[in-house]
Amino acid sequence: MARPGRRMGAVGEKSRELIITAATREFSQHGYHKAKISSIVSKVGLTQPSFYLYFESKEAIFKELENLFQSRLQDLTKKSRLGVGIHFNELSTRIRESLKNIFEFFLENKDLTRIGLFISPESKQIKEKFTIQITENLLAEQSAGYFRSNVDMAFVAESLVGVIMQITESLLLSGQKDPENLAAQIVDLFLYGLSSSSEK
Amino acid sequence: MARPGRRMGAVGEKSRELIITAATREFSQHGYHKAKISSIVSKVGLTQPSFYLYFESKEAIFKELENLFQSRLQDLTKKSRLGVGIHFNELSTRIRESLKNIFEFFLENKDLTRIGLFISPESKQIKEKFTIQITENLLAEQSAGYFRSNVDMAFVAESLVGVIMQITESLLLSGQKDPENLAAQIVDLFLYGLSSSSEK
DNA sequence: AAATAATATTACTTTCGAGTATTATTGGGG
DNA sequence: CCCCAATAATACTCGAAAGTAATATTATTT
Repeated sequence: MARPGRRMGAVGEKSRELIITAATREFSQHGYHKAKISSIVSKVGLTQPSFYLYFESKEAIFKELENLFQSRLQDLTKKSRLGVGIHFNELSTRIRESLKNIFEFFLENKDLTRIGLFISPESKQIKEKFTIQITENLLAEQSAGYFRSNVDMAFVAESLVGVIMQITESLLLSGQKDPENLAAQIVDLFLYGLSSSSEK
Repeated sequence: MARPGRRMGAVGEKSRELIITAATREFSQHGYHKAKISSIVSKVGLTQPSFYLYFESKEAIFKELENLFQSRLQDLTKKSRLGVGIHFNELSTRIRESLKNIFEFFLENKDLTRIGLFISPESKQIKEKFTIQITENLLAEQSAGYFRSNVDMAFVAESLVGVIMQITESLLLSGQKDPENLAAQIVDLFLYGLSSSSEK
């Protein structure tokens, strides 16, 4: 087996970084199976066996990318827990900003996002954790009286995650709409619904 | 190349059907690439080359399953266009029923649904068509005054599709909730939102 | 500048599964 | 009951891509 554990000089660090970047692109464009190690490293000007100087296997580098995405997303979600004692009319602004941050992160890391959300077989688990975080946040806000009490917040969180995924795939990553705009529309829909009696 | 175009007796029809069923299972469980022709066909008690009596290639049978899913879904969506002159208080019931039908279809065809919605590389296009249908339905209902006018129905349709996908994956196919229940919760959320001023 | 560690290459093995050629068996219509 | 098409099996080919062995080159350290 390859031994990518040993110590590395400046040149190696650089190569490893370049491979990571190229691999992110490759996996994002072609999916796991059609992505070729040979094609990844050749983008960096290396030959195929050099790959195994830095990574155990194709699977190993893919997992590394999954983990990178997941940990960054988790940090972001944790930061967006609203503090106590927010004014009622601040609420929608705050939620909007949290959503905007998430969309901005996705947009700035398109390829990594595609991997984490759509390509990885772990995407289901990634979304589950994301959903749990959101549920917790929503429950806190519900018991603070910001939301009506006869709604199942676990269900709302699932829905919100579904909307985020779909909007990300179809409107954000394709460049049709910007984070600000999307965040505002989601908040409006989730807070007030479609009923014509909510007309402002 | 194989010649699966020639005519077929009763035995062949049966074998072809069995292979379709087994393939649906296999693709649903393992995804396209890890699915093996040998494994599909052995579930039916045949050997690998017999497969090519009935299908051109691995890709061909997969496409056949994609198309099957898509056409069934399309039929279902078309049927759920609401007729004119529905009473306001019937509205939520009718939407709920349409959603319930869709969820029931998904539940009765779990494996095919997994393929069409989550495994196929065409899933994006499948969802796009689905979204367009829904947008049309929603626009008709909006201009009939059922929904408030200052909401972008294309966006709502995208959101609804996102919710349907996510809920299907996490709550429906896993058997945690039933179609009726899910449909009701979605309608409630989309019509009235979370705002505590909509408390009933 | 010699020694040694790191980085890379060329040339290979291996595995695995799709698809084919050829031959055998079955079963239903005359 | 016999023939021919339909159905199936055995035994292959072929290609693609992952991963390895052995060796050469470059960078670094003392």
